[in-house]
Amino acid sequence: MVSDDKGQTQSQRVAEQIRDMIMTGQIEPGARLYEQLLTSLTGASRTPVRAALSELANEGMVTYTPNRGYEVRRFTLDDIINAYRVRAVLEGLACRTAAEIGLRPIEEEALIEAVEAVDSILKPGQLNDDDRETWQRWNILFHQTIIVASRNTNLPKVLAVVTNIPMVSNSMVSWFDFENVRRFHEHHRRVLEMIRKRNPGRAETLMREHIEQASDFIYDIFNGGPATAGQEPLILAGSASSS
Amino acid sequence: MVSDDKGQTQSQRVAEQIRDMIMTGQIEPGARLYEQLLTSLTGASRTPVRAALSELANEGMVTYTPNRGYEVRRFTLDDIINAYRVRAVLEGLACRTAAEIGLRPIEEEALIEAVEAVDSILKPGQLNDDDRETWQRWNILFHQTIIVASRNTNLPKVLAVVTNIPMVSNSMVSWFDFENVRRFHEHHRRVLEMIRKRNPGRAETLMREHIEQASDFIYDIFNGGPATAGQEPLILAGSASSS
DNA sequence: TCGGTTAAAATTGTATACAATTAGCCGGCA
DNA sequence: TGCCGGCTAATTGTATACAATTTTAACCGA
Repeated sequence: MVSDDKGQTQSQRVAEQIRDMIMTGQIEPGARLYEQLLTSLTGASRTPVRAALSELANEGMVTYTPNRGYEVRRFTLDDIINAYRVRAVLEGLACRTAAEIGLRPIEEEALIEAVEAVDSILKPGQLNDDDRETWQRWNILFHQTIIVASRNTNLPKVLAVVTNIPMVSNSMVSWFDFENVRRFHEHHRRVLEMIRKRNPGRAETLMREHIEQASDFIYDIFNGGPATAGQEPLILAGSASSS
Repeated sequence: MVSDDKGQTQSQRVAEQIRDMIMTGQIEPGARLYEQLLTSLTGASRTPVRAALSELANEGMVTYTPNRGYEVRRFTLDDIINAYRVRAVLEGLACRTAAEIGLRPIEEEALIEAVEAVDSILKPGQLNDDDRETWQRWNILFHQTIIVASRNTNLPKVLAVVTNIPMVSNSMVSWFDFENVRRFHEHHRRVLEMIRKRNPGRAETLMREHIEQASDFIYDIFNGGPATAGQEPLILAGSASSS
């Protein structure tokens, strides 16, 4: 069993494989995850498959019933909106705390760079697909950096639970048109400003509002609201490299 | 392998055993959890032991390093305070949501009963040990009911992560003196009032403050602050029947 | 005595065989 | 026709053997 991957264990590799298959829709929501099937799909034996499933169950992507096994969790729109709500208060907390204790130099530089990089992407006045992907990476980095800056070791683990849901993960959605990217980018700018000015209250409020607006956007899309005008908006990006 | 327990699987039974051993201090923080040792302690074989450890790792009670195994997580005061911060915003969210959508009759009745029951405990003007235990149960029920009332299915799972920490779980601490119980009880009363009046903002603020005050209390205790006056305050209750 | 190399022991990771549980089907019977 | 019982197949739960990795300790040389 030669693992060409990094030096980590096979169970984790299998977990990522299954996570990807679920996130990209190769395995349908509600489908049962027969261990033997996954065995042949992943090449590993049942033991690491079970370990992986256990991990995914704790992350909330699959549900487990004793003596019945695992199946892909079926997400309703409510689940997604509720996950955003949780995300909003948690990342709001991260912002508040970061503003309270202050940024380390490295973190401050990273956040400034993230904002400036998106500045230059937006300058032309429109977005191509490469830009969107680039923006997505900076977006993830921005949020991630603030979470780290809060130095609350519980936050990453807790956020993983509500982030491993389709549409909720930053790395899963790349459907914003130019106007929305610009709007969200302004949020980022102001959030960063408030953190640097050591204003915990407003930093928290702004981040909460930022994420709530993303939630609203998703909601409108699913209800055929105004935001759907134009192209097909929902694209699931590949490879869920966790949070 | 006859399991005199309920109809659930052995892995879960082992998980509870290990959880208890950790919570009650039979296994010290930082200690490595050799699988073979747990095998002899629990009577099960390595497979269910590993499954249980995986679950505990995802709950955050133990840490996992590839090819090195599991060890009991060592909690610092910072970890505990940070967990309370997370709890505060999450239960604040639960209150806000409950106030927005309104309580179901059963939930409203349960909350009212929880408040009135504590009223009668406090009436004599002092607490004995039985009272403390009774209060603890009503306290758990109060918080739990609000979480359920928010109808956010992510919340229970997310809260489990920050609740399976010594000192953070409501079911783990029973160290409040009369004055503190009365103070926290007043919080409960006002929280319930705001939820019933459908005032989301204040319901959220009050619950957040409520939990932050509990956090402050813990902090003072560990720093030999004013709250330590009197008897030994920290008592870990047995049997962690999860949240 | 110190440092590094190497072998052995201990420990975790994986595969597989076997046990227990569940679910579905078929036939018998009223 | 409808229902009940038991049997068979499929699937999950557990135990154990083996492989890979890490840790420990011993040994040798400088």
